[in-house]
Amino acid sequence: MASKRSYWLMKSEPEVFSIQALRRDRQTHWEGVRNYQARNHLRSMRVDDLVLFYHSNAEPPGVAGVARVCREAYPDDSQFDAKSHYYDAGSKRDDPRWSLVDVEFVEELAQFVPLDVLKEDPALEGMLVTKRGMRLSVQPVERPHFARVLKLGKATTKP
DNA sequence: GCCAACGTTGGC
DNA sequence: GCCAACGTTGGC
Repeated sequence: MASKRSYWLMKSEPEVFSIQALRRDRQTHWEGVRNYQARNHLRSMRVDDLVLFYHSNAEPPGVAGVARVCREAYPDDSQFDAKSHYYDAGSKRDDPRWSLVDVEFVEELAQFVPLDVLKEDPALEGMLVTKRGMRLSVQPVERPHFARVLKLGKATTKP
């Protein structure tokens, strides 16, 4: 049976956590997602799904690398930590509102792919991240789009 | 630093 | 349940 791998894009501000930081740490808890749509995407992720690691609020913004889901969704502890920036007083221990996944480093793209390039590429027409006003921090990516971005980035990863 | 887009909150 | 006010995201 063929694997049913899915593809995603996750945004991170490189000043906060970059692809280089992920390489250094090898893997990370992707905490702090506080948007229901993004959370639902996190909960749909399966081990071995591939992720485009996108640098937002960067100069320029764009896809910097590839990561892989290595642990499926579980409760994000920071929602219960009153001292955390991500604290949510409305979330119950026995029914956690927010989830996270763990992702591991796969590669940094040989060629960073800026948002401008994504927008201008006809092969990427319809890709969510290229749409104006698209703020969702966790997005599904279609396999052909994913493969195209890997190619633009001269990646060694296979989709 | 600006501001468009869009999600959330809360008064009614 | 509507919607104005407000806060955040994130490109520019």
